[in-house]
Amino acid sequence: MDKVDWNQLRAFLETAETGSLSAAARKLGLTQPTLSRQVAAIERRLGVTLFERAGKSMVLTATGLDLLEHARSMGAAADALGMAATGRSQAVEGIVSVSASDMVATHLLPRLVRRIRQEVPGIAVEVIATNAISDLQRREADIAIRHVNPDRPDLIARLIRQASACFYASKDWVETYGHPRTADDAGSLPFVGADRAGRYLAYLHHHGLSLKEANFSCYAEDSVAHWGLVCQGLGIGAMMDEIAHETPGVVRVLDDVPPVQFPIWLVTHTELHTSRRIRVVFDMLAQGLAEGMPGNARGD
Amino acid sequence: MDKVDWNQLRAFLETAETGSLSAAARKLGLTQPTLSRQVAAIERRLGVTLFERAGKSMVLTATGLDLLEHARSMGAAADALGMAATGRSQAVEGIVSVSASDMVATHLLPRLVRRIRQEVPGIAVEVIATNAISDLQRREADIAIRHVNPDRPDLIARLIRQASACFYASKDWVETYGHPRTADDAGSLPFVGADRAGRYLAYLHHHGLSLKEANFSCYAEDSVAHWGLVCQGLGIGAMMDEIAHETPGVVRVLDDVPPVQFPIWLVTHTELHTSRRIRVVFDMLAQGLAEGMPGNARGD
DNA sequence: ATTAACCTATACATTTATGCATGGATAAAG
DNA sequence: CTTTATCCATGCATAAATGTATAGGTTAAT
Repeated sequence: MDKVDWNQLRAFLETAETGSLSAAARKLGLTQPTLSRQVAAIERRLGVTLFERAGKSMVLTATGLDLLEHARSMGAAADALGMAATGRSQAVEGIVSVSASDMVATHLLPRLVRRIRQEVPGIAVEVIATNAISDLQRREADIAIRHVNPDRPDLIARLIRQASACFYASKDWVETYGHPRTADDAGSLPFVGADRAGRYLAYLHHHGLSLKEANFSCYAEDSVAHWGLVCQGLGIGAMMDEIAHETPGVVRVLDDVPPVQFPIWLVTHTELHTSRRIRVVFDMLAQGLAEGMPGNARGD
Repeated sequence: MDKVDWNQLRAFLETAETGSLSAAARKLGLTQPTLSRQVAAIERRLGVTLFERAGKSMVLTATGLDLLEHARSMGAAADALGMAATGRSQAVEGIVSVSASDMVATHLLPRLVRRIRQEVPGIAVEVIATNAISDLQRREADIAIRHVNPDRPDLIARLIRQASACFYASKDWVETYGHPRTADDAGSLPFVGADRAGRYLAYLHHHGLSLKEANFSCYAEDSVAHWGLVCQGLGIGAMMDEIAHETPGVVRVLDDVPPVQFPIWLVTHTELHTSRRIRVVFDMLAQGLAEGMPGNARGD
């Protein structure tokens, strides 16, 4: 009795988790026909029907759901193995992936990545710009830059410094609407929104700004686009101070609203911290982020 | 960052557990060069050294030992998945592997296998003759015939009946040495041994026979060979009664020594018992083993 | 209806991995 | 010391996997 093909099991796992062969193929770096054949093969091999081909997407059968549990267990073990292996790797060459908010990734990281490349040419840094919090347990990134303390025992988190953010608008905007200084001034002025679900609005309320949806002249979930709209004079927007200072044509408004303080954390997995190359990048990022932007006096 | 190949992880696991590429290749149904390349590939991929090529066999490094733990976890999950899949399979065709002592496999099983083939042609029975107790958890067999109660919660064990064994010798032997009837008579007579470690000797002591190593005229670990030596007149040997009755040219000796009673258990995994084809074989084996040998009045 | 955007399954060419044969090296047995 | 039996690594021909291109089907929106 020959054993099952473990790659086919992985194909089943990804297909079940993503819900489609195409998505699984993208995630595994393979093609959809390959996944189609691998899943068909594992079904023939095991003599069970894992998915119901309902035309649209493939839906798990009861048997598939039962087996998925075990496949997930395999996947978790494989992830842990990969993590431990990377941690053991003492080579100072290879890829290190860094996850950060798109704001940080766009404005802060490039300079640091350039410095890393200069000092350690063997290391290639992969920048993952996402506002979603990457799951370091599942190895979606090697290192993450976050603004909340993850506080999990299997993660190493280092507090770099506190950063501050204020409200800004373009010079054009100020010429048109004047220069509001207090929270009360803001009630009837246009802002640039971040999401239409009201999360950003709640965030502004929390900082003393009594706004309504009507205040938003436009929306941009992506913070780079968001900042671009602010620069184009479409409304007031919040921005990290050191980035705003680097941007020509914007001025601080709502000066009486106290700056928002938020921490910068550098996070990695305990396993990965034993890896030479990841430790190198971790330390260089820590140093570089602590410095703040060039031209900015001090960050903390 | 593309993921690691799960088949290569399996190659690493088997190589580490068996201790050599060749043994792993045999177990996986592959060849040694393939395993050699797969292990080399996973080492390159992970950037670590898993084995120290010490010329003879490959010995795990500290890193390898660390990663082996995770690989074992994957293997356990894969086994559980395979088990659950077989249990879910409702097809009455496929392979069912049955593990039994070589004695049972040689003398009792063939007739039953023949009957199964006649009644359910879609099922192929794989007979695994081993005196080692197969690990049903690790799926070394689907069904095992044992003579001890495994008594584990995840195994299903059905007591078929009690069987008995007595001491026998060939007619030639009796003509030469006479017909011993009591345990005391046996003290100076030749026996056929089973192992040179003294286990079989201790077993005989336990049943009242005060023998020494000098009593053994020859040894055979394999019980079929053992029985063959007895039939050739080389000494006294114990044998299951119903098999002895089928063997021409042997007679019971040491008649005053009470027969050894031992149970026949049929064991399978709870997961597998939900499989149609395994249940079919299980039930037919249970029925067939309960009947005893044809020509033998009753077994229990 | 009809279009567009998904998805999956199959045919064919190509890349990739596997098996076979061989050589070298080591350890145990004669 | 020689022999024998294993075991691992590598070259080469073959078999097996994968990718590309394509057809067919379903859903949702125009």
